[in-house]
Amino acid sequence: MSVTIKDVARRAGVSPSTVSRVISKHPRISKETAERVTRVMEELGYHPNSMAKGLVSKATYILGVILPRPAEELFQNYFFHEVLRGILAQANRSGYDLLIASGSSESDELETVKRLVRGRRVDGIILLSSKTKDPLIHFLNEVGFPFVIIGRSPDFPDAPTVDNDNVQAAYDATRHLINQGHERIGFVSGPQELTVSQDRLTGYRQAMLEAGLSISEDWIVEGEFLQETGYRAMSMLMNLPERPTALVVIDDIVAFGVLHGLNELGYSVPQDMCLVGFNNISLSEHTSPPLTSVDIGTYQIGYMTAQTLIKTISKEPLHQTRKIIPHRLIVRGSSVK
Amino acid sequence: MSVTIKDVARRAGVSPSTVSRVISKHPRISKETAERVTRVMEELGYHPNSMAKGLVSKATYILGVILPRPAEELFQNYFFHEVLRGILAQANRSGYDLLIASGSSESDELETVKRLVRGRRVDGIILLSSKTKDPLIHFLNEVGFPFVIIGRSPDFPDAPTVDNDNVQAAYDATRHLINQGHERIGFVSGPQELTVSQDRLTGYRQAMLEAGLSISEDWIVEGEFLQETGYRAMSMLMNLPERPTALVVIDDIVAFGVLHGLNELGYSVPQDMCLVGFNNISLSEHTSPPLTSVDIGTYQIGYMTAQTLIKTISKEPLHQTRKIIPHRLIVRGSSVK
DNA sequence: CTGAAAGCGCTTACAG
DNA sequence: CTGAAAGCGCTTACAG
Repeated sequence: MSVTIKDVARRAGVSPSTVSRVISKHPRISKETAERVTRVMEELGYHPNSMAKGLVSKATYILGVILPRPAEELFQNYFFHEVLRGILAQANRSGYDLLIASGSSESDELETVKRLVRGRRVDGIILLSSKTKDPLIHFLNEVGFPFVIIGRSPDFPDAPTVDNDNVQAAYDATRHLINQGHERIGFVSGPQELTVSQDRLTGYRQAMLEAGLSISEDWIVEGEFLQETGYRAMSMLMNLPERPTALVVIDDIVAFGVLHGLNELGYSVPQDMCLVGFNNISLSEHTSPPLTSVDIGTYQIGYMTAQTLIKTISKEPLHQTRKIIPHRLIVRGSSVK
Repeated sequence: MSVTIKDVARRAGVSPSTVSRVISKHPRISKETAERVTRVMEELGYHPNSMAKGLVSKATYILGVILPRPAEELFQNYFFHEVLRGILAQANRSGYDLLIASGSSESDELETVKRLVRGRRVDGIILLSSKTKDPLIHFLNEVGFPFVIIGRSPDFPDAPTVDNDNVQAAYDATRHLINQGHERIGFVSGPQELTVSQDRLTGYRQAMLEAGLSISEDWIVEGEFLQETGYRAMSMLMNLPERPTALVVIDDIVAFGVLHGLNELGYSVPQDMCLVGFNNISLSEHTSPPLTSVDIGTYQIGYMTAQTLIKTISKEPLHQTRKIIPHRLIVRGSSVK
């Protein structure tokens, strides 16, 4: 069997209590004892049993990450992988492990969260996307369990969140196209219930309005965060009598689909259509032409989210419950003629 | 505080033992008692404390996934995300959660694994990539802890693995190009210590040899699983006096870099160069031209890996310790003129 | 500075 | 079919 604290104690000639104190670096322990115990622990390859430790200290040092529900689909979105990297990096740095979970349906997802929370399987929870009327947020808020949302929650404005200023980001993207002389600009959006879709659409509308440009509702297409969405949108958009000359696209992945769709229809970018995407994923500089994209600091979002959650868990005061990660427009060939 | 088994017991008028038996669906429990206890559990929103349960049953129902070490880089490889989806799906289906961990250096990584194993934090471990002389495998093998490797381990041939027949896969890819009439075929490889690189190179060489075609060592380039690798390789390869007319590329991501590099140098695919990649990631059908790729059943690899690990944990006999997931060449525009 | 004892929330032989 | 008791491997007041 495994080495326990008793084995270490016996071998070091001290009590289990003392070994425990050495592990937790209790101040009132003599240097000699500490050293001897430490040596024995290494000799025996001792590691504290995480469950016994967790049972008494009521902490698991595990952060739970809930993948967005239609996980099978959305997990294809490279945003999540980058965000996960950021979360993992910060979690590890602070001595936390990551547990990832998902649900196959909305109720299944809620069940999973309840199990994680009530079963004390994790110390806190990260929600990777935010939408309106989310029962998970409702539950977490009600039971007062530590959690952080990536995005924002219109229904629970006090919940800790890490987000971009998506209204401004889309405004900037649209403004960039207006500056290039475009007047007919469309918007390819994501699922309507997601706040990120709502906010970017708002920013787009604002920029257009402010520039005195009118929007045809035909220019606004809604879909999933998949290439398919962009691909299909093109056969529709390009058939319009008055089609747009530029598009703001909610996600680089979708923009790849747009690029492919245009290509197949015989149009070229940026001559026939200019494009701006979001997320600036690593592939974006390797398309032809390279894709102009709003870098939203995805890794940093993950990093900051983990940091915020860990602070919440340790009951450190948050300077601000709603953190905003800065964005930056990266101009490449797809948007300048 | 949380609801415990005692609270349920009191409210249901039974002993904690009985509640415990109801939870674990012990056969010798009267129907009435079981129903009453179940009702009370629901009323109280009771969920068993995972740590208390784990402490006594010595099982966590958590699978540990170790991300390849230069995680910051390799985690960009979309292979891992797809594989993770497969692992997650099967794990959830069997009542397991997933813990993901990584290390910043080789020794840090080993420390992490030791902590997970000796601290009983997980019930088994999945290694997402396989290389020669891996200290992790050495450790896991030595302590007899359940683990499964994605790939294969030349040093520990008896270790349970899930892999493709990468020799055959690369053979097929090369053969496809030979069938198109190519005689000068190059190979853009990944890190040399990875078995997947070694195997695919072997398959490529075999196909060439068998077809009586000679290989110039200049045609074999080695790099990381990044677009950069493919991108940079092109400026080199295209400057050769006798340059290849087709390339087998270790990973679609790298092939995207190749595509971009060729584009920028003014060459077009498939006219000037034919390409075959591996992994068939979702983007591959949306490049211009769409990329021919060997579909290696990435999701299925993950799925099967989790299944194998869970069997190992439950001490079910494995029919075969080395599972092979079938591959399939998906021919698209990048390899046929 | 260190030890003995109680307890975290479960499970599981052992009785009955 | 059900309960009392011991124990999983730790931590932490309470003494000394």
